[in-house]
Amino acid sequence: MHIKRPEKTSPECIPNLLALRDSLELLGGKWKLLIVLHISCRPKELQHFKKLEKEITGISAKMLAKELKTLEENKIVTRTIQNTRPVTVTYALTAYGESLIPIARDLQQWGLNHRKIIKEK
Amino acid sequence: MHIKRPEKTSPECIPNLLALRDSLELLGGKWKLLIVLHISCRPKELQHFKKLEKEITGISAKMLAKELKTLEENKIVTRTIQNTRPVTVTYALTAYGESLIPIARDLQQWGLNHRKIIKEK
DNA sequence: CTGCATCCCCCATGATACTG
DNA sequence: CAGTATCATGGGGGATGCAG
Repeated sequence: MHIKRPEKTSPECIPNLLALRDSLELLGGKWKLLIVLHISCRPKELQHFKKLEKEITGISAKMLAKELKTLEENKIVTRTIQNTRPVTVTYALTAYGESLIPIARDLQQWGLNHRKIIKEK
Repeated sequence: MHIKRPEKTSPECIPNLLALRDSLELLGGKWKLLIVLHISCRPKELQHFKKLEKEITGISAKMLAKELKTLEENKIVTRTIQNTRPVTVTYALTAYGESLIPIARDLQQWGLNHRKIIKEK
């Protein structure tokens, strides 16, 4: 794949890296993009907390709650309390949150390819 | 062909999320994508260790060395020892490493936009 | 069931000193 | 200058209990 690279040092190049820092600060952990893609996988189903916890192998309930809270504060998911007994909570991607799907899929694809690259060593 | 499976079993969506885990495990930290974009910013210049350390605000030499080592092991950067006195070391993106640039740029762009979104709160 | 508080442990990271 | 080894430490994250 040929990537076009800038001919000269762009003045805005370095400063704008701050934006990448912002992204990485929010999304750079192990879980958030994984959660986003998990929710997006089954758009038609209600994404119960418990179901997410079971499906995302290795995450603890505490972590999941914390990550979902952060995602909610950043307008990426919505949190809905269902009127069941006992209470359940469902999560969904916002329209804005869906803007992360292409990025997550690119990373997913990259990871798929990377596994091959590394195995060829 | 597509085989219909009973009940809630998803298509290949969930299993493939393992690839996203791989990517996040390697790239999910605070620094690696930032380093990649830093190096890509000035393709014509030699990327000395010391220069990277100064430009990437907040990173310690120890961290930078560790991250660069991991990137090298994953074929994303090359490490070149220069015959100077005292010895200096330069880093460059591999052709493969350049495949991360579009992803990093997307994240950067997303971060730029996200700052606006959140401020509108 | 969901999510928070508390306790606690361990690892990632910083600081420092040292080698090549 | 680049990188490693050692030591100290703060906070991330697990386990548990409890409240709503």
